[in-house]
Amino acid sequence: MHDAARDDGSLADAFWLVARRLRHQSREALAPYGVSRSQLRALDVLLHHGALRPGELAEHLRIAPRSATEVVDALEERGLVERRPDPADRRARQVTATPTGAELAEAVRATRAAEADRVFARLDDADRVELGRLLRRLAED
Amino acid sequence: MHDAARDDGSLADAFWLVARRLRHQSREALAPYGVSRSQLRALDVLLHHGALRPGELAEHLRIAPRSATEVVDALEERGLVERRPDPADRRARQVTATPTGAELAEAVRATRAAEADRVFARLDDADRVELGRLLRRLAED
DNA sequence: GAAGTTTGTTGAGGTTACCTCATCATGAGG
DNA sequence: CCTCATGATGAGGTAACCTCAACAAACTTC
Repeated sequence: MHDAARDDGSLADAFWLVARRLRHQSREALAPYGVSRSQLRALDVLLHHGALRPGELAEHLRIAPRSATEVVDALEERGLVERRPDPADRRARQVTATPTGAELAEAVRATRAAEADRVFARLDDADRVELGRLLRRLAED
Repeated sequence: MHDAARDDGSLADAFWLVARRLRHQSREALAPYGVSRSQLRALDVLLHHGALRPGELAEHLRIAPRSATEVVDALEERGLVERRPDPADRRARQVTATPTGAELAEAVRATRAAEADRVFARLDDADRVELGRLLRRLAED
């Protein structure tokens, strides 16, 4: 038997080392496009779901509504999304990706595929599948 | 064959979901002790290596020297580490954990072991070992 | 149909964990 | 000794979050 506490400790440590690496890599990859990781995530959600209210976007992203406002602000400033009044509720607004936004997301997707996420590329196909399985189990509700 | 780009995308997504969960969990676990995750990490390094200069600590933590100063500031304020002049170099200082710091780290370790890192506890032993292997490979230099 | 409650968004301001660049002392080499 | 490198830190910045409060519009209930 091995020491479970030390195992957990080093699991977490290893995890955060990978996180740091991933953060740096993806910041670099995204820099030329002028969007951050969280902005791209939001843009992807919007492209996938069509128009969403800020609050709904927040749910999808699992962040506070106020934080979604912020991300939308940033994307709107870059012309990647638009805010419109929600016809069904005058308190609410609808956020949609602009054509520019869609193009940018597509371009980023292409680059990323080409680079094949340098960090994860260290693993072979089988290990990537395995990692995906484990991570998804950890991420489950 | 499946689509490598989508795989990488969802790998990263799953990874960040887990990261968020881990961050929340460990923030909660650490809150009663009044230290943050990064402070604890620094404290652990100091306990493991004995006296270190801020710059050396930074290397171990893989952060900028300036950021190590910050972590040390926080730990010193809480009485968990001490700064002393380095006898060999009057520009440098040595940082060591205080007895209080050692006690706190020990207490946290105990709590963490008891909780068995709730996030990783979803996996059985074999899967944890596997995850450790994959993460360490991703974290390698 | 007025009053009270809830909901949707956003302003204000805070936190954590980083960063770079400038400053100032000290140390080391020619 | 004079220059250059190095160690720590001040100043100030960033990303991605957060909470709390304000305000409008919508729903509920009488």
